[in-house]
Amino acid sequence: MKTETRKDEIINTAAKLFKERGYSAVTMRDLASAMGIKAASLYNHIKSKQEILKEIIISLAEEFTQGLELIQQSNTSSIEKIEEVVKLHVNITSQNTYGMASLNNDWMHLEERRDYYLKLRSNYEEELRHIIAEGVKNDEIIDENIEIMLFSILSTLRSLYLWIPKKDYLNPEKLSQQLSTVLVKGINKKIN
Amino acid sequence: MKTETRKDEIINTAAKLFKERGYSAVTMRDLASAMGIKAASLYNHIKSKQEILKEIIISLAEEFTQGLELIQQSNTSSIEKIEEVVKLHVNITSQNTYGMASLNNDWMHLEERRDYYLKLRSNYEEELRHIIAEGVKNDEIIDENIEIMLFSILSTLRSLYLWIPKKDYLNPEKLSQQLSTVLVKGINKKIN
DNA sequence: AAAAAAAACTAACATTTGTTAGTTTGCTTG
DNA sequence: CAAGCAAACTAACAAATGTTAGTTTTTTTT
Repeated sequence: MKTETRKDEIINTAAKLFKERGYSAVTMRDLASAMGIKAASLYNHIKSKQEILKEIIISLAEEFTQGLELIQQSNTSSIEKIEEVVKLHVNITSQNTYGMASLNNDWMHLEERRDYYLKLRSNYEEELRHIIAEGVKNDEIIDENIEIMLFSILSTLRSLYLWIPKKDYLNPEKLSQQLSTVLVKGINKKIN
Repeated sequence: MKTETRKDEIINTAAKLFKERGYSAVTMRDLASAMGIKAASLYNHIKSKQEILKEIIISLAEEFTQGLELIQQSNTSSIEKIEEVVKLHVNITSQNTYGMASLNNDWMHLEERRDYYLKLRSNYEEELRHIIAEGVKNDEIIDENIEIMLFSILSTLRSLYLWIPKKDYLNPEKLSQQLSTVLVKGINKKIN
């Protein structure tokens, strides 16, 4: 665990501001002021405003990709894989709620890396779609519209960054478990 | 159904651009150019950039508030109320996908009306929370963490603006119905 | 203590931004 | 045809923006 560089501090502070106001609304002077320095001083550590955004988003996107690959390799049922995906999102989001806001809302302001990000994202969706489709085939998952199931799960997981900060009394374990229950079993009380 | 004024055209075009890039990244010159006119000409129709955002967001927020009020007055079960809420979101979002992006992502750039918006939103959440809590009390809804159920449903509904444009082959009726199924019953195949 | 490296500073730049003032154009209506 | 109005235009503004150049201060290493 090596100590945080000045560049990391800048990136973390930026992520916080980007979450509150969005990338475009945060100026380099805002960021500098939040760091207690002048705008020009930021450039001793970073190349451009653009680079900050890239660092925030791409590292997170790659973390998700890598996490999902591991889950895919495991030899488990579809439902269990989905539960692992829930854990993956809860864990990454818990550790970086600020960055997740940029990932969700500011990716369009990536320049050179925009296409790379979009590719990672569509691959991710495709893999998750495949997990669900397998579950349907194996009779683990209901034979409803796959796109809707995918959409519902992903929307919930992608919004975690908004809710986790509000209720940090729930630890990631418990949150993952309860979230899986709701996503997988729904909310209705089955009357047998 | 009276015909769209020039101001409405500007607001609709703005909403489209705001969805793509976010409020702060869209300049009055961008907007003018999308309308085929010069930036200064916009000011014959609108008071400020700010006013455009306000019109987009507040009208939608009030539509949701009003819609939920009607649902609350109806004398139906909690699950049925939730199904009606799903319909409400699907219908409003289908009619204004662009505006929904601003509602979700650009509300923080509202100035005078920011607090009013936040109040509408928290009231909305509170009413929905109450519907769920009633359902739990009546044994319609499982006795799980209410915040998590609320969060899961709302996240999905609030993300609809991202998905509806991608699959407009589903009409609002069908989409609402299938979405309700997934949200209420979950995705797992119950083995009785 | 000297040297090297890291991190801050001041000053300035070229653009871009939202907006205003004043004017012109083209349609509609009396 | 004249008057009135809606909607466009040109020109300009002050402020804000990302970034660079060059310099000074502070911290770390030798």
